[in-house]
Amino acid sequence: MSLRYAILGVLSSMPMTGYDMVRHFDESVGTFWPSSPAQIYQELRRMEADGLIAGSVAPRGQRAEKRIYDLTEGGRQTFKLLTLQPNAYPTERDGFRLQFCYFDLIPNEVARDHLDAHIAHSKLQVEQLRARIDGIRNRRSVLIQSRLNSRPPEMHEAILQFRIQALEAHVLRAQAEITWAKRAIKVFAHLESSKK
Amino acid sequence: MSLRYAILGVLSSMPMTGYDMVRHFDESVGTFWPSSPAQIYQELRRMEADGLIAGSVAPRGQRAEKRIYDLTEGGRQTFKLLTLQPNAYPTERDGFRLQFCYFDLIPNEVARDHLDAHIAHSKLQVEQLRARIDGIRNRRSVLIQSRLNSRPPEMHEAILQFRIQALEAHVLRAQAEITWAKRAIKVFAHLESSKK
DNA sequence: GTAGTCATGTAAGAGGTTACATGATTAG
DNA sequence: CTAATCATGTAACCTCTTACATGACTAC
Repeated sequence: MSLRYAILGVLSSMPMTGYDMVRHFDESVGTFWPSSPAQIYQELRRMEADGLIAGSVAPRGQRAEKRIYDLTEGGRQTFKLLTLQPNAYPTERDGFRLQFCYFDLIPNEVARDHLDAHIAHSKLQVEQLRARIDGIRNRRSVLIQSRLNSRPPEMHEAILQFRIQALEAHVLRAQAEITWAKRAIKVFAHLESSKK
Repeated sequence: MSLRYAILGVLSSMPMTGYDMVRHFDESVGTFWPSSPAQIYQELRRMEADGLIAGSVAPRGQRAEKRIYDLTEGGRQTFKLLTLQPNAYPTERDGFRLQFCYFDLIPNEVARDHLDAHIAHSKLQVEQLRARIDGIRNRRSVLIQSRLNSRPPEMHEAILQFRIQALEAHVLRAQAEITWAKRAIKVFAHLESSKK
């Protein structure tokens, strides 16, 4: 149900076509709710059928057309309601940690490689997140600009801060992963040496 | 594909029926890969069809029967191979953070409530994780005992440590969440006061 | 004319959730 | 005999992933 929420979020910044949505998705809500063109187009159709959004057909060149979607009043209300509603935490899966439980079955060097890869993965995440935080601070992205333009200037800093803090949360998480992985490596180096 | 891995992991400790699997699931691999009876029974059937596990029919009382599943040689190999393989990080979704991005649309008190709930949620997680770590240290759980019994004593500490460190990872994550949420509350209290 | 972009989809399948269904066995 | 436990499923539905399909428009 939350792809729907993500799409409502994007359209609450500005109206756009499905194609635009696809293009802007990754660099906006996609950080927290990744999706694909196939799913986005489908969901847009369903949301229109449900009256949350309305598409107006606009000409494109001579013969072709495009559908520009915008929130309906009901869509806007639904979006606000969903934001007021407390979050329902879904069950989370962690394939890496599941695998980690059985690292006693594999050679120590391989286990070490896996942990190194985990650290590399987390460092990459931090980098990417920092780049996006920078993008928000400097108001690159048409979506953010459009959102700010529709709200009074005294709210701008708060709006930006919500985005930034959301990304900072993931930075903190990634850093916790790095801290943990390094500690795990030490723990097992110690076990290994005391065994011999 | 990783429910399959989780089931291989459980059966690598000891053979058991689907019913036993369901009972032990939550308190073992379920922490990292939650599942349901419906899914577990289905997957067991599929895995047997694929030759990863073999079920032997055992009598139960007078008329009834039960299937006791055990790893086949192929299943054991597959399990080890999957453990050797580097982890493929799937795309992650974070509904709470997605919602958080739009907290500028709701009253400050509601946003504050949401963050408080997030802290409460994380604190509960830490408690539950600590209880499970304690359970492993004290070797409650037939599964752990059985696993240890099948391996040489000098490996016992390492086996336990892999489980404990996996859980510790989630403890660190939950603590990072608490730290973040408290910081976010402060940031927005400050924004609120500077606005007036 | 042709390559890249704009624009919109369909179809198959994997995995997960929820709810319901069934019957034997054991302990009191 | 009755309730709890043991034991095993089926069915509908939703979401997500992957791969493929189609055609118009624009800049060169």
